[in-house]
Amino acid sequence: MPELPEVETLRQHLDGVARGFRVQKILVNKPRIVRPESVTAFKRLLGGQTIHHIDRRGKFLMVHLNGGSPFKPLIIHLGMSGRLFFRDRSDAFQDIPHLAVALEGDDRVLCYVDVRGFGRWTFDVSSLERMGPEPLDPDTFHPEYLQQICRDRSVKIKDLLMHQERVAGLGNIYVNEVLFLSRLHPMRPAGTIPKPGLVVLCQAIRKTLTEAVRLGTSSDLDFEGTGRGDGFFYFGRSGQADREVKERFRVYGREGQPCPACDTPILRMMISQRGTYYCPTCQTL
DNA sequence: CGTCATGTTAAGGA
DNA sequence: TTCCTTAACATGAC
Repeated sequence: MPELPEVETLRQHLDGVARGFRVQKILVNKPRIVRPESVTAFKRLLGGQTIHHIDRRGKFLMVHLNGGSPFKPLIIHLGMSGRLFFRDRSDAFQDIPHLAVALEGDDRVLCYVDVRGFGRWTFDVSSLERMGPEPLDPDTFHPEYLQQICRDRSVKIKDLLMHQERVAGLGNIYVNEVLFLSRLHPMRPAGTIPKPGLVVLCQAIRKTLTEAVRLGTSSDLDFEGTGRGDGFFYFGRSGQADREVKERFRVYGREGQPCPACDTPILRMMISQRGTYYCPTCQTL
């Protein structure tokens, strides 16, 4: 589910309902999620703490705590399939399929469901420390920064933009959208893009992410992935909700459909084992 | 049976 | 050392 817009939408939602939530009891059904910490060590760090507020960095949620021994925030990454939502404590939350972690409070339970188990709950900040700038922060993310990270690099521009140490928060869906708006071929070596192209790229990144956050925060969302909401958090392959979501994308998931700009059929190729969608007329090498 | 899926990262080569 | 590429992780849908 999660690229920067989805995580930011979830953050805004959770921040409004999670403040003051005190962790009374912790259930860890999938120990892999709290790696490399042991389950007992993880519980010792989190037990009894109260959620103060929730921040975001790239695709990571940072759950700031107080009242406990470590003042380090709990860092949550949703991986490919993580979902986070509250349930009433009287509900049978323990029967939820693929429930990986549950934090029981006084009357609510914060449930973390993760089918594939790529997500992570940790107090280790090492992956945050190397993270690139926030693309929506104009002070640190601007055409000159893009110029700096692209210079002398032969890596494909798509791979560079998805690398979290270069830009925080872009993933495989929005990077396709960004490159389409920028008229850049996904395989274009980063170092061959002239300055005007990087100015356009910077604008495209800001526009794509800002638009997606605005859509997310103004919609009735399905945080649990039950299909009852408008499906913004539920990118499956079929179903009404998924089609509604995919209609918002200009090229992602649109192989064979006409380019919104020139009607040429959208192509799909694999780059670094990820599906890549582009218009061969608008995005040339 | 095979392919694909919103992500990260360890390992290896140049 | 830096840069770049690839495979692996785990589960479900089609």
